[in-house]
Order: sequence, then structure tokens, then C-alpha cells
Amino acid sequence: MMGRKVTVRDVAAAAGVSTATASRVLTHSTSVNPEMARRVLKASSELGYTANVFARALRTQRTDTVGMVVPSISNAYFIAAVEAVERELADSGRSLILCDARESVETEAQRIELLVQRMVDGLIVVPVTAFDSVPAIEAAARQGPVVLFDRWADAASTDYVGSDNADGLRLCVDHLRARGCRSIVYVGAKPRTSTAYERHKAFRELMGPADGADGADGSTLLGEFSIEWGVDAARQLLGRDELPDAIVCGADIIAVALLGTLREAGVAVPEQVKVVSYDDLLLGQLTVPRLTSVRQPIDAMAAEAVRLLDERAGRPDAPVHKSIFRPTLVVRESTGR
Amino acid sequence: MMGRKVTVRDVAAAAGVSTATASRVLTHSTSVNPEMARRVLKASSELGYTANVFARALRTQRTDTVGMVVPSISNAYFIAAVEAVERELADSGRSLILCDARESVETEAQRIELLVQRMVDGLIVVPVTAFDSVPAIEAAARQGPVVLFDRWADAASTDYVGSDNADGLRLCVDHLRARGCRSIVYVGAKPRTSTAYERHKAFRELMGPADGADGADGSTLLGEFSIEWGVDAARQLLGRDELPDAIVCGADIIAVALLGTLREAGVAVPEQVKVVSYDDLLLGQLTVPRLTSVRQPIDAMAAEAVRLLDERAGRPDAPVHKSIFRPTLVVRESTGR
DNA sequence: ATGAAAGCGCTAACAG
DNA sequence: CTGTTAGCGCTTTCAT
Repeated sequence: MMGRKVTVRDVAAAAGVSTATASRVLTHSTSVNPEMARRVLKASSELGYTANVFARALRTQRTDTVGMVVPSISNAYFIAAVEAVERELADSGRSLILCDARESVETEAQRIELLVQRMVDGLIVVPVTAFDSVPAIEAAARQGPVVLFDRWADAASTDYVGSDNADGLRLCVDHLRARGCRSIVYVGAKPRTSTAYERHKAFRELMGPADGADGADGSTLLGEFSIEWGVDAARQLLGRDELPDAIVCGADIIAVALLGTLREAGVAVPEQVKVVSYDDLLLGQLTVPRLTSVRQPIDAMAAEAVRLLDERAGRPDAPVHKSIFRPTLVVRESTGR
Repeated sequence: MMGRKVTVRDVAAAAGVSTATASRVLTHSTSVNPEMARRVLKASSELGYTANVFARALRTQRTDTVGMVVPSISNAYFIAAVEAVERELADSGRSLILCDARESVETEAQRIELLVQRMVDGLIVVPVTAFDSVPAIEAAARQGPVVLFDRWADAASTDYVGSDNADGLRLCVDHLRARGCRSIVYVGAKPRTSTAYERHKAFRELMGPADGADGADGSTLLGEFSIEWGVDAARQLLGRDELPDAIVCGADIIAVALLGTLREAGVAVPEQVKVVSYDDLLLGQLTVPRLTSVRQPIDAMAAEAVRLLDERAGRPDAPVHKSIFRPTLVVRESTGR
């Protein structure tokens, strides 16, 4: 429906050259007579020429477009990631096509397939799960460059950019201990994603071998990365005989909901309970009190993801590369003044 | 880089028919001998055939793809709109390409241009501004179907789907008056967008002809649809001799920030000041107290937008259509129990 | 350095 | 109903 009418032919004719020469000028491919080049450029701009992307892609097998699939566009952390990647791509004149997997492995597979068909030059994926997302990702990786972002998928032999979750959790626990907290509870997500898995594992290791079974002593509560779970977990804690000194949340989205629920119940944060979280979303700075949270260097991570994509495009058989960034802790009022 | 190798030719050969017949089967265009059809389908699935989108688009001039440009993907209201449109399109087997204008008219123009080039079958735009966005929108509308969503752009002769902002504001003010509020302040955005303009205008008309000049009596404060402005406006109000009975916010993003700032300063909401807002985001249900807010029927609006796009594709010269939906007020704790 | 011509993979006329 | 053929608009050999 939508589309240009002006073609290279028109430009060539107007400039009095062959379509080949016109194309050469327009794509800066080979050197051409300056005078002809001038005429082509003039004709091109006068006619308002824009190359038909489909014809070009059909011919060159490239699109200057990168695809990105995230688990949910309503999670602000992924939006921040998308924005960072888009900024990065803009620098090299490329654009991003964004797809939402809606937390469904099936939708995710469809979206990945869609993007591969659209011949994106590369694909950045934040997998919905660590296991079930693997087949679609591997199929895509067979066709071209794929980089996993933030979460890895098990056994997927693709490049990866993420941050050190164990270190992030260590920052949380060290900070709380320095403020005198003894009893600490972790409220996170079930280990269906690599981030949920790593953060939970790190917490348990940091807390010592006290509990053997999976949170049998009540020091860890696992649900989803969602508002609902934050509310639910808070209620569970409120139902206990006594509250812990501090709560470590696996993500801001959980923490914000948990915080609201605790305060609604009259619990003073940070006086009675301190709360620390992960992601450092703007959202966490709107709460009262504002959240102490682990920040990942998302711009650097986005840049690295694009770099890996380009590197892989150049050397398809290079060994798999994993880039792990160090997070930092941003201290705010939720862990005391 | 990424792309299929299997072509119609391969499928046709494997099925022992011509490419034309194979194509006919694969696109369900004309009726074909059932036996041949069976063979083609079998060959197709055995070879793992997928049509090359570019070749198809080049030939058919269609892509089964709709483009959407929003002012900012970090504003949860637009994300909700995107999700609704995507759901709607999925029903008819089409997909959405999303672009972020980053609150910049220039970026917006680029993105619109990019999508038009990509020959999307239609374009849904939430314009960054009511005036400066017009040229890019009109240029796109000359190429194919365009529907403005939520915000209209001045003099753009394109179809539009939105909601009745005057009615929404009336709901707010009526509700507050029913709860006994006398002094009411409006905190909104400068009239650079149609929604900001209409909400502000409606508020002033509802409050009577008391103030002539633009908020000269301090009953309206105008800034941006942003966190920062919410904080700033709250501080301005806190600096006054006395607080109003109630505050009407032009958007939840403003209200959430304003609410946090008021409560941090020890102001009791809703006891001292009631707060009502617009958009009914999930965000507003995480605050303490939860926000009373105007909800727009976003799913119905998305469905209508897609319908208008399709209608326009069928009849390019049909008169311009504007669809205005009625909002409702969702009452929560921020205006009293 | 330039032009003529050959396709990229697909679908729509046009004959049969 | 089926096959042959001609492009969609572009880039890129291959000659010159």
C-alpha cells in the first residue's frame, strides 16, 4: 500500500546515466566520475528518491535492521534495555524492530521466527525461560547472529551479555549486614530464568549452609517477577510471628509491590524492615521510601550486545563469547538514612 | 545474513509441479487440483519452506504488517496502547512494528518515514505534538492509511481514535465535588498535545469563569507529562500558604510522582488532600493510597483503530473519521474511602 | 569508469 | 485447472 514511486530508473534517466551508475552513486559502492555523481545526487534529491527496502534486501540479503525480543514490554527493565540498544544502533544508522513475547514461550518462538524471516541482520533475545526457549533460539542462531541479553538460555550455544548476579546479591547482603541486619529474607522468582536462578542461588550461598532444603526455613520465598507476587509475598511475611530485619527482592517490580503492601499494613520501612532490590528502575524512586537497588550498566551492556552481533556476523564460526558486567548498589532510603 | 534457502522453485520441483501452481497452493489464491495441492503442501513442509517476505512484498506491495509510533515507550500508557493494538492485529494474523519517537518531533518524522519505506500496510501514530508532528503525518497519509491514536494533530486530515477528555475531566470534578471538595487545583501538561489541551480546557470550563488568565489564580499548574513535573508541581503546592482540598492530575505519571512527594512531606492523602488522575495505569495501584483515575476503553480503541486502518485501505477517498470513546472513573483510596 | 544484462524469490497475467 | 513468462526495484558481475 505504502511506497515510493520514484525508482533508480527515474533517477538514472533524469541524470542521463545508466541505472548501474546511479546505483553506484547512491550506495557509495565504487568511485564514479564526480560530475556524474553530482548529477545523480541532484536528480535523486529533486525527485525525492528513496530506495525500495524490499528490492534492496532481496538483492543484498541485508536490511540494516536488528530484531529484539523481550519477555514483556510492560516490565520497565526490558524497556530500559530496548532503549539502550536502540540508542546504540542509531549510532551506526541501523534500526530496531521490537517484539513482545508476552511471557509465552510459544509467542516468543513465533516472534523469533518472524524476525528471522524478515532477515534482520541480527537478533537480541531476552529469553522467556532458561530451558523452553532454547529450540527457537538455536534455530535462529543457525540462520544468523544471535545474542542473548540479561538472561541466558541453557545449552544455547549463543553469545551472551549479562551481569554478575552473584556479585549483585553479595552487594545487597553485605550492605544489609553492615547496617546490622541479622535475619534476612529473599523474595524472588522461581528458577525458570537464569537471573532468578542465579540470584536465588547466590543468596543461599551468602546466607551460609543454614538451610538445606529449598527455603524450608522460610528464608526464601519464590514466585514470579510480577506485581501480584510482590503483594502475595508481603502478605505471607505479614502473617508470620515476626518480621525479618530485611528483605532482598529479586527485582524492583516485586519490591515496589511488596513495599506498598507492607506500608499499607503499617510497617515502617526502613525502621522496622529494610528493603533492597534489583534493577534500579525509575519506578523504585517514586515509592516512599525510595528503593535501594542494584544497578546494571545497561548502556555498556547494550553496546556490547551490538558489538557481539557485528563480530559474529564477520566470523560466524568464532567461539561463543559471554560478557559479564559488574553491577553496583545504589543506596537510597529503603535501607535507612 | 539471516534467511531461508528453500524457494518456491525447490518446492515446485519436489512436488513435480510448476512454481505457479506451488505458489497458488501456498497462498490459497485459486483453487488447485487437490492431489497436487497435497503434494505441494507435503514438499513444502518437508523442505521447511518459508516464503521470502521481501520477494513477496516486492511483488504484492503488501506486508501484513502495521507500524506504530509512540512518543515514548517508557510511558506505561503508550505501552498499554501498543499491547492492545498488538492483540488486535494478532487476531487477523498480522504483526506490529513498534517505533519510539523519544519525545522528539525529528525522531518521530524519521520513524514514520522508516515505516512508510518498509511498506507497512498502515500506520498508527500517537503524535508527539499537536502542531509540529503534522508535516510527517500528512506525508505518510499521502502514501497510505494512517490513524492517529489518543492524541490528534492539528489540521491533519487523518482518521482518529480517542476518548472524550472533557467528559473524563467532568467525571473527576463531579466526583470531587460530591466528596465536598471546594478548592481544586489542576496539575497538567502544557497544551502541546491535544490531550493536554483538552483536559486543561475542560477543567477551566468546569470550574467556572473565575479565572480569566491562564491559571493566574493558581488553580492550574502546567508542565510536562513526566515524573519530574509531578515532583516539581507538588513542591510548588507545598510552598503555598494552604493546600487545596483536591488535586486533579492530567496523567497518572504526574500523579504518582506528586503523590510520593506530598506524602514524603507528611501530607495525608486523602484526608488533607484528595488526588484524582487520568490513565488508570497499574502504576497507580502500587502507590499508597491507590489512585482514583479515569480509565479509557483501550481495547475497544485499539480495535477501532485497526478497523479504521482497514476501512481506509479499502476506500482511500472516504471522508475522515473520528471515533471518540467515553471514559469511566475508577474510584480508589486517593479520594477517600 | 561505465553500461548492458542477469538475476534475488515471488506472484499475476496470459495462454493453453 | 495448469504452465510459461514477465516483471516488482535493486545491485552486481561481465564486458567494454
